[in-house]
Amino acid sequence: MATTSLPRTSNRSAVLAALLSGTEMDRQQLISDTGLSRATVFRIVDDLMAESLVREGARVLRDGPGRQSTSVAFDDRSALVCGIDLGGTNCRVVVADALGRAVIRSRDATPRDAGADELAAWVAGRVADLVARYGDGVPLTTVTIGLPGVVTGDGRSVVASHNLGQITGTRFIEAVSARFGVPTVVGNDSNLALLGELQYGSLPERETAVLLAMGTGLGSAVSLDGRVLVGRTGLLGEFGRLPLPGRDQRLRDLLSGADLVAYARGRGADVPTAQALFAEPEKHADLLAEVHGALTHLVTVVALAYEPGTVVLTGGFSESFGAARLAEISDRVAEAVGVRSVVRRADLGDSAGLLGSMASSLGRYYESLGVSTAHAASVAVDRDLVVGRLDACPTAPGAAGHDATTRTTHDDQMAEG
Amino acid sequence: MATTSLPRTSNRSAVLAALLSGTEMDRQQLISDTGLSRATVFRIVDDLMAESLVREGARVLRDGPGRQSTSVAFDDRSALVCGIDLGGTNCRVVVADALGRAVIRSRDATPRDAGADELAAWVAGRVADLVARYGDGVPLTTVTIGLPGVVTGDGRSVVASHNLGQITGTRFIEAVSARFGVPTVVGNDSNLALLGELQYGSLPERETAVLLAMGTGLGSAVSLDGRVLVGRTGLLGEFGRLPLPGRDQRLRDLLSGADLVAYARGRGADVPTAQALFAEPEKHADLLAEVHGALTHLVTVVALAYEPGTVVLTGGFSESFGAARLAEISDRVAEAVGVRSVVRRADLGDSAGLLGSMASSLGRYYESLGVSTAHAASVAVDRDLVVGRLDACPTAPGAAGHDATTRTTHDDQMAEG
DNA sequence: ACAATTCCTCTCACGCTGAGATTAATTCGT
DNA sequence: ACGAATTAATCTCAGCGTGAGAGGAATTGT
Repeated sequence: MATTSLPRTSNRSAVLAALLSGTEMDRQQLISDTGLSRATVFRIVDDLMAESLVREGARVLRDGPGRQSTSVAFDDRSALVCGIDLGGTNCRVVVADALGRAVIRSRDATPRDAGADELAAWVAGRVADLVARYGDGVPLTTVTIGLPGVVTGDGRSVVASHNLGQITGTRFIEAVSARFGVPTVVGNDSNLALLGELQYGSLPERETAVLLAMGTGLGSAVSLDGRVLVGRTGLLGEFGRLPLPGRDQRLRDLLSGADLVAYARGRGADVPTAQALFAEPEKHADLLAEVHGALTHLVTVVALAYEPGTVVLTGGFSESFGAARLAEISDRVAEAVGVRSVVRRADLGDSAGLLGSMASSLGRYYESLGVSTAHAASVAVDRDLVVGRLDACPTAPGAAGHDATTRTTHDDQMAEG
Repeated sequence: MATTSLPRTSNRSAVLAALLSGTEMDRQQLISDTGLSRATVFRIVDDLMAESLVREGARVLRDGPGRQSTSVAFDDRSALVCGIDLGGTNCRVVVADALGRAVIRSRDATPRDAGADELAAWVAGRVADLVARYGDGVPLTTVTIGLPGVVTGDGRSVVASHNLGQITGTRFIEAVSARFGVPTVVGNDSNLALLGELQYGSLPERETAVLLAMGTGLGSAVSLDGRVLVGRTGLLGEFGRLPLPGRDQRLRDLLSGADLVAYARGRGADVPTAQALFAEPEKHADLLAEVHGALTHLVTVVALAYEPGTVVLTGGFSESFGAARLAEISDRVAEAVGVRSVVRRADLGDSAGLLGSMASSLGRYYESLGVSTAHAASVAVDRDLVVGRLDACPTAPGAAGHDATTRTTHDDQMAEG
């Protein structure tokens, strides 16, 4: 019901969105950015300062005569948000300030043998510890967890997980939400990786894009017009399950690390890892042709299904495809079905999922402040700054209580998707 | 810019949306429906009456004591809208009042030999004639044309058409828009058919749905959350182009009327039409198994791509699949990939495209009145009434000037998609 | 005819916005 | 050092739209 206060909240949202870029601004600049009147902007900024969401910035010197304006800035100490990438091998955590600038991050071996409750307690405890030690008293407001499994559209249940069985069902999600005590959302890791690429990678935010997560499994994520699609049961985009007509195989039998090794053995090529196949291209020419054909077919399917501007590949298995090979696939798809999509590797590498989880948390925090989705979409984030801060921010020492001995970076990459 | 007048337009939109159901209403009912105050509702209704968008209705008798309320109703004579289904064989037109109730419809043989300009002039002239003769002086406001071809996302160009070559490019669209002189939009006929099914069929409006248009060609349309997807170049969902891995065929070679006949001949089955294959299932068992396999694969692809609640089939070719067969396909897909979608024939038959075009025109007319999309989605339309009126409304005599001799209903069905 | 009931019209206060006037701070010129 | 010029911040006020209530108008029952 459109009450009188509707413009107020909308204007507040516009001012907040302008400030969320993180840059210290003039009130004058807010006036011209939002198109609102002086009086309105001053009132809203006063309100925001009273809520201590906005603080006075250092004075910006202007060379002409006249009174100097006192600049204002969004208070990055108003809240902390948390993004988690819970993989089958490693669990990565980032805690960031209200502007998405990483404060602390960690990387621990996932306690894969733990049950649902135990795992939930471990994750929540780890984050609580990080916040307590490095959060400087700023409260944690929102948490997002990327999971290697099929998450239903309502985010209440995990349908299947190929390498972390204890998270299936509702128990883990309920337990971890209860432990955190702040709004906690779980999502599919591929979907969150795509969100990360959209927010902090070089993907145009409004362009249709598809992410193919090629690790031990094969997952994918789709964004249309800036929104990441989520099906009812979360199976949307699970093209790994697609049977190939005329043969007794699914797409993932050829395009996921785990299954390809098994298939290669069946064909007489006894290799330890999928990468080993690509290391000797002449020796395994037939097999590799099949793999390339399967990837071409997968790209063809997503090209027709979504007509994406870009298809990005992540995950350890995707490293086996060079840029030239991907360009060739793009050409073949364009020739076959008329849809031209750029096919390339993702920008953010294995940090995409972590950054996507953080972006999701950040988005929900902004929403809780009253930023409308329309305004949120127009927030100009400094991508390089955020990504750089993630790389540069301190890494917390390993978790106590659980042995985090075997940390193989390589395995973790393969566990994506 | 959120100005002060924002609530005004929003409230006006809410009142209009409540009235657009077409039922005569009390002002009191408007108050409770919209949640607005008495004064506001009265003012808005006064405004709408001054614009003659709303008229006084017949008095509704209430049995108790007290003053009788004068009911109001949206004025169905405020405007006419037009929906056109321009097929390769037939061209159907419906002119409807502002509530979507058909006033007049026509069905003529499409002048397939006409050039772009000539065809545009013919279509526009036909509609102008209908409006002049049966429109009772009510002005035509919006036109939507469904075309059997790939229409780009901006609606400015036709990329390809398998049975109406002269509409390709921008010339036809520009010519027809200029001739009409009112806002004219063109769209892919499959997309508009899905819109028709969503608005006036039994598809839940917010549920994800896929329409497979199986006629001479093979097209499809997808709606997510009530919105029909349109790709940049309009190739989104053109799964007919999907190559089948391991064989030198595309999906449409097996699933479109025209191509299946050619394929059957190549396999030694010399049949005149695709239907003839299905008439003798034992004789063509192998071929039919291939066709069923292809359809199963197509449903599998769309099931994974969009996770639809329902997959509806339209077009002459779809008649060859019985309900039992479709249920079996649904089962096989659910078993293979875990996505359960209802697979069935469409409700509206070959009128879906026409109704979808009309719905599109109607929607744009409502938008021009200031009904926000949020409110438009909640308009309760009486589906049976609208569909019934289309069937019952008078049909104009055939077009003069062009020979409309051969009107084979069957051919037209095959031309869908 | 009169009360009771219900619908409609009128008036007014509230909240928010935007425009202008006023005050405060700062630079430049003399 | 002091005032003119310039720019930022504050103050005041009218306009707009809404919602709430008071009063008038129409209709039914006794």
